[in-house]
Amino acid sequence: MNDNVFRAMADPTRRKILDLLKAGPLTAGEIAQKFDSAQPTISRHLSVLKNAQLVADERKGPYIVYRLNTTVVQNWLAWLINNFGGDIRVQQ
Amino acid sequence: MNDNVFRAMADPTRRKILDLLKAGPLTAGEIAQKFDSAQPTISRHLSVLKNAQLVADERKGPYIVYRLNTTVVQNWLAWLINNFGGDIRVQQ
DNA sequence: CTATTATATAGCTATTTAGCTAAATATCAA
DNA sequence: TTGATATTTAGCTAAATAGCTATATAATAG
Repeated sequence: MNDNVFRAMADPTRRKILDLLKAGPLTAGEIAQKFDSAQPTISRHLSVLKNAQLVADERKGPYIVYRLNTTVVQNWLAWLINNFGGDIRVQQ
Repeated sequence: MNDNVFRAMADPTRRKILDLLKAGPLTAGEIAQKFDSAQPTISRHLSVLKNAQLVADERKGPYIVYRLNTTVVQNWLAWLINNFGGDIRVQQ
């Protein structure tokens, strides 16, 4: 549910991963290179993001390409704005 | 920092507390009554929210009244929209 | 099939966190 | 001051989480 999104978002490394993916899809290896953590650590962060459906993955030969699931991100933001946004209104 | 807000928001009980406070300030006891958890458990949730500055507290005699800190909530939302909102734009 | 590369999973440890009960603190009435 | 009420803090346990290394799986080249 939404809860997975909140928990996924609670970690700064995962938010950084999402930030990287804003510029376009990246392979798991490319993502891991941007961090100091070990590759399996980043792999697990990716699986948390995937579980929250904030990212989608697709195998491309030996690589697994991750992309931002903008729909889920935007739905989450819309939910937040509706629930905590007060008088914030979004331009269509 | 922002990180405290994300972590505070990651718990469903705390989001529910914020939701209750949208309707107006409540005492710690009034908040605790709305939940099945023990009162000290809710007290600690309140302290997490306070630490993230999502709520403010003020003693009123024997009571401690909590209110939503709408400024911090809105700033957090604005940050989220700027960082993950894609084309979402907020009306001023 | 074998070796290599890319990635995930298993299994462990240390840290964090949520929950509880019991005890401490603060306010106030008498 | 004493007692009652409101709330927090301390101290504990159980569960979740992030990190690591080692191992397994998947794809592909030779």
